[in-house]
Amino acid sequence: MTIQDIARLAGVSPATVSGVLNDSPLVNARTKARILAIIEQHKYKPNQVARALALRHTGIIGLLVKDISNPLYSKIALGVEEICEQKMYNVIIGNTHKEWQREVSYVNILKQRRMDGLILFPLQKGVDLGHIHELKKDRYPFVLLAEVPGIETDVIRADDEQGAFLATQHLIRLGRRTIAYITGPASALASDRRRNGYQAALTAHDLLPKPQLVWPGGWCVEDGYRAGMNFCMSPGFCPDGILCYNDSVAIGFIRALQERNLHVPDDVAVIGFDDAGFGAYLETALTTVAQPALAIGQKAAELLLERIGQKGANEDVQKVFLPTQLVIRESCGGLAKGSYHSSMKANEKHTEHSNHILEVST
Amino acid sequence: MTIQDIARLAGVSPATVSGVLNDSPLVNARTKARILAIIEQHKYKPNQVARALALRHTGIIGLLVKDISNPLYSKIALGVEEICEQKMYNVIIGNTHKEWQREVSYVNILKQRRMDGLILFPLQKGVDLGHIHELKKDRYPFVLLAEVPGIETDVIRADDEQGAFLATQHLIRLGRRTIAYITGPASALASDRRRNGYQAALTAHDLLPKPQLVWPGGWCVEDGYRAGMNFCMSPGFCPDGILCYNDSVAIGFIRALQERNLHVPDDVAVIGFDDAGFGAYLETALTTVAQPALAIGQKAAELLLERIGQKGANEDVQKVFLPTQLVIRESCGGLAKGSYHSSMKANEKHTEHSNHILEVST
DNA sequence: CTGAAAGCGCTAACAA
DNA sequence: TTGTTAGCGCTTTCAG
Repeated sequence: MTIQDIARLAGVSPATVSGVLNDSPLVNARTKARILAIIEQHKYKPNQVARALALRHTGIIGLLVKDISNPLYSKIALGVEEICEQKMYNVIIGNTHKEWQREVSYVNILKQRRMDGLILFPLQKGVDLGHIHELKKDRYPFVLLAEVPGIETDVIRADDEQGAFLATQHLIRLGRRTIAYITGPASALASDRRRNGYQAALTAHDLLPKPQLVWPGGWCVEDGYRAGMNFCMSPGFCPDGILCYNDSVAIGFIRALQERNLHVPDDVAVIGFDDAGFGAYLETALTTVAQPALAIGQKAAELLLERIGQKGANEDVQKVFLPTQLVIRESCGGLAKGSYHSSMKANEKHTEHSNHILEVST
Repeated sequence: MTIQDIARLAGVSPATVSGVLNDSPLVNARTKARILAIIEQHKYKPNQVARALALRHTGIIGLLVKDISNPLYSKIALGVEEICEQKMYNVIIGNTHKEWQREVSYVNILKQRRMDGLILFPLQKGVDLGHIHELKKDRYPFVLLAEVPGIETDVIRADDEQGAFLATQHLIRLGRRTIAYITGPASALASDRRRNGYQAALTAHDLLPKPQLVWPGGWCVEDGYRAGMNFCMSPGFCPDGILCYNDSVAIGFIRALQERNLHVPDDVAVIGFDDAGFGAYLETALTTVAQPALAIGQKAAELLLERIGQKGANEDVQKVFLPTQLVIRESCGGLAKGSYHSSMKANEKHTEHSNHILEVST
């Protein structure tokens, strides 16, 4: 069933049918109604592939993340989808698995498929950025979810410095004085920014940032556990507050502390970053800095759609750093422990959608 | 840059270029090499939209789930993507948010976009299944991730009964005698199957299934918490083992038990279902039944691609119920507590990719 | 082995 | 207001 068939059935030309499909004001109301009836009756649905070819745009955007099973990214994806749905766009998601090769090949595939634009979380350090440069050169609409060195483009991300500042300040206000920062992986620019925020907060409160208090961590629970075991072992350090690169590291770190008979938060307060996961449901619920994941996705999609609209005309690069939010739970003290109900309430208030991660099967 | 341009540049016809693009054996090796060089030099990439129109297939499949930020679904998506990548297919993911309206509209959109096939996790109870019927009638290739009443089609899912049987048996072998089942939401067919498995295990071990021991739960942590509070309150029940519909419910339930000063696993053993989340990292790591999420995605994609290949010819419906696996951690006893390292090891062994959920930001 | 021609299903000038 | 015509960029018989 094609537009031709409908035209024949209605005794008009395909162009007229096309007119009603795209509700052009030119077509007579009566014929329009008649054609609509026939379309309805035959359940005719236009072929979007043909349409895309004629129109030279597909109405699909590509979203490239490292791993959609990471709750942070899936929430971003939700935000992207939400905006795109309103604007009648569809989203195609690709997982790069942190592999450069996949990232490049995905970008190429999506270009060949004539996606109208791309949102991507790129590899940042120590890789060839040719594909990003090329997007820029071709004026292909795209927005990044993380900066890439040496390329000026649209970027939407959380304000890591502000978040780490908030977290560190929280620890200081709680009376902690020896505060450590457990870093992320070396490749993460975000970890550097969080360290900066951490140090800025220390300085702002007349505490001296000591390099020994910055300890290498990583991105997963195991990394945090390892860091926790090593850190505690080194003699001479007795931190009473720990800011971790992210929640996973914090959880691993806490576990290590427990194994060493250190109590959280009494002996040492621990704070995470992201709040994309399940920190709220640990026995000692994790205090953390919530990334506005949904908003990042929405904003990125909005900006991209805008860029698509202006067809590479506009030159002004937009960099948006969305504010994070402190989510106070139990791992730093300052909240009655065991008050599960109020803790859950507090959590709900701060982190919209934060429970989605817990909706497992049905 | 189109195929025409390349043809002109090479002094051949578009048909010949098309030949080398699809490496037809008909075209001469020398001309092929020459054309290839020109293609390379100009970085020409064929327009897949045009190709799709001519070929009448897009090389894209649609995946519809309730919520991609649910780790179970994102792992399934990973499996789907993995297979599709091998076969040069792309995947477009849609979130239905458990809303019938969205499910229907997504199905229509994806059909109009001429997706070559669909994988969907449909709403199962109390909704109009017209769109599924229509897919079936149109011989549109699709596979479901959950049965839908009254329609015989391909289904790939976990073997819920077997899983619940395994779990219940585990509790029994650990010496538990009063075992309760906390159900999922009323709309979940899977919950009924898990109850069946639970009852079968009881019967198989000469324990009498008592209706009072089947207690309404739900799908999220809050539901489990609520169930835990209510259940404990009812006089006359002293279960020493609890099988929960899923991990989230189990976590909420455990929390409730703790608030009522019941110890897990000493007083009561608790076991979850899915293992898609973070149960491994709780203070009392959660024993659970792992769904083979990745395998479900892979199998579904393989079957779908096969169906696409046979163009609606084959009639035999395939129903595949993949076996689940018991993941023994701490919440039922039977594993030394505090042995974090070995617990993590054990977990790795059982649940491939299970840590992905913990990779938050970089 | 290569090229000419028709067509995939839709849109967009331009005529009528 | 509607129809005619000419593409969009690729594939595919069918001649040569």
